[in-house]
Amino acid sequence: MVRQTKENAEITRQRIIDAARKVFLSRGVSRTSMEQIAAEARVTRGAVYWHFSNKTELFGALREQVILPLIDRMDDSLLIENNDDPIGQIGKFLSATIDALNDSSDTRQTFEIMMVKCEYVDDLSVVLEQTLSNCERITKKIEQLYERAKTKGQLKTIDSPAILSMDTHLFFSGLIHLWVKDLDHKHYRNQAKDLINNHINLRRK
Amino acid sequence: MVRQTKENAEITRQRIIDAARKVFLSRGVSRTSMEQIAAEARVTRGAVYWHFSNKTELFGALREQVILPLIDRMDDSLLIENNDDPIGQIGKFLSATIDALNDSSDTRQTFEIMMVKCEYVDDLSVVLEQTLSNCERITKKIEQLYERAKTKGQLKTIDSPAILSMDTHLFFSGLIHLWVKDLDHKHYRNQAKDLINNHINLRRK
DNA sequence: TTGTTTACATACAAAGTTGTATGTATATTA
DNA sequence: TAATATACATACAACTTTGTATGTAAACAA
Repeated sequence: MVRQTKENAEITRQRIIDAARKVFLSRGVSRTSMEQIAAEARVTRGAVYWHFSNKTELFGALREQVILPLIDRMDDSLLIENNDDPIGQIGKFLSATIDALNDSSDTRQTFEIMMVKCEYVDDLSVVLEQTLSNCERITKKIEQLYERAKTKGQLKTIDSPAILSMDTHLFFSGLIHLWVKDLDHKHYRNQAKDLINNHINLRRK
Repeated sequence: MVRQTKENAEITRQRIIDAARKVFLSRGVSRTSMEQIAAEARVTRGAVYWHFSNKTELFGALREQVILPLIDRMDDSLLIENNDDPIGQIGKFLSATIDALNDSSDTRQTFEIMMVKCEYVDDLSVVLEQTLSNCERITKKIEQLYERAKTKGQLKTIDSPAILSMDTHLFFSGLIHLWVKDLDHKHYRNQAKDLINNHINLRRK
């Protein structure tokens, strides 16, 4: 059989993405060849090149499958107009992201690839910029929530919402990094929620 | 001239390391060939292979030149038995690391390579483990400092020193990451000290 | 039912990369 | 001062990887 149904073609495409994720994770993005991905997906390089024009495009598809839903989820949990407890809302947003990592191994693996199995140079450097600008968006939304908390007199500290949101972003960034790298669940994966609560409660009056 | 003096040989070795740092930074570790490094250092691959058996060893030398002094410096600043102000000592340690990044472009570039231009697979995965275990050491020392601060009644919160030190480590880890990636100095590089002070003061009674 | 497009597989050419083997002139040593 | 080890440069063989070009049988459209 040479030509597949549209449905089967889509399945093949997804098999290639899954194979790429697996091989990227074990061998790193740069050291992975299209041949290795094809072999893992039990197709030939012909199939891979038909669906994706090169490795960068394949990496992009792999990433978007995980990142786009996650961004939507983040936006949702940050946009809720829960005027009662803006600080708690920040905490819920952080927890929701950890939940997303806990719930989906694809998400975990993709994060691990993006953080320690990938070099952000040439065509991939734009991916890093996207990630950073997305972080900026989140930081600004968190700043608004801290602003609301301040006007409601819920903050313990006198720090500006800008500084507080940067601090929370630093905490969050560090947490995601350490969480992903904590493969044996010894240090951060099992304490993530406690650490989030601690971080939040330090700011609550 | 074919054979150089010992002194000149050492200069050549350093030139190769410097060249590798430059090329790693612009093209990523995996995509960099020995030939490219040699060209940048204005020697041939023969010289590179004479000084380093392969790219991993070269990367290791490049890393150690920056990391080992930094670890020493960290240990020094954390080991001072300054019983008066353990919390301030933590802050000073964090600031000292930022200073090290500000003071040395080699350090900055090496950090950038290790964080976004490098894939931790195969022989390099041990480097990531070393980094993580070093982080663990630092976290434990910070925990001891928080312990001392607690017994001296200097802490504002009721959180355990263990949680506090993990939180500080998360903050620190996030700060280093964002600092290094903040190439245009727009967000974190110029506010690092403020963020550190804020982090510390949140904990001080 | 026939033509056309699709979804791949196969084949090929070109270039890059690695490690090593060998050459060689000069430091260094004894 | 002769022998040897050093600090490279040059040359070579083997392998990998890439993109594309071509082949092909089946799905789909008309």
